[in-house]
Amino acid sequence: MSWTEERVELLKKMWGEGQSASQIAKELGGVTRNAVIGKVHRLGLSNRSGGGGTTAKAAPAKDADAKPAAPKPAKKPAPEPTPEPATAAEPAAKSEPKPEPAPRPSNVTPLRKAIVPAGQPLPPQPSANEISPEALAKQSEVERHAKRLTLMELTERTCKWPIGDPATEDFYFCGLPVQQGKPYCEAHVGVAFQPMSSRRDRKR
DNA sequence: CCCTGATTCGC
DNA sequence: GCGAATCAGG
Repeated sequence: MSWTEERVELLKKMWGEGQSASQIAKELGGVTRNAVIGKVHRLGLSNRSGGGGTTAKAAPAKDADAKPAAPKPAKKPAPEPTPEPATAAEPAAKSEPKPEPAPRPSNVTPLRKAIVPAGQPLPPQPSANEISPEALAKQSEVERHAKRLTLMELTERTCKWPIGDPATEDFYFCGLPVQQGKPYCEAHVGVAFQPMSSRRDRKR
């Protein structure tokens, strides 16, 4: 793969949005995150203003050879004053052709404290409804030693199964290692992906 | 362990 | 210019 204008543009866009190099690499395809980072540097668009990013220590200092300092004027118009969209989550999918069809169980909205009017209509806890007794058992058992991750701590290999009441402090995500490809751990995959047949009217 | 970006350097 | 290997940190 080569850096066509289109790809470079997508790279710029995503990098600007604060996407990580690995995410960008995955989106682009055909390149590794190293390639992305390398390109980013070559393009001169390194430091993103704020950042969620981690690590940004520029201090090689390992090789004793002193480089006569780079005479880099580096004119950075210093764009984006504060482009951060307050909204916590959201990969900012504007016109994404592929908006991640990850079949969520239901609620995935841990915004603030109470998004639910403290009334009754609590979002149906996916774990609740009638499901295979075995799966349920396994689920509750697993949930006891869940890693209890927050929204921000989720990655592609942490189970994204919501546990608890989103309107409460007692809300978190499973966080256990996901099953290859799936968004949930084994136990939760079991209750998340069920044949419509067995799911169809089961009690109720 | 997972992840992040930064740098180096042979190609 | 490119990016794997490596480094450094969370």
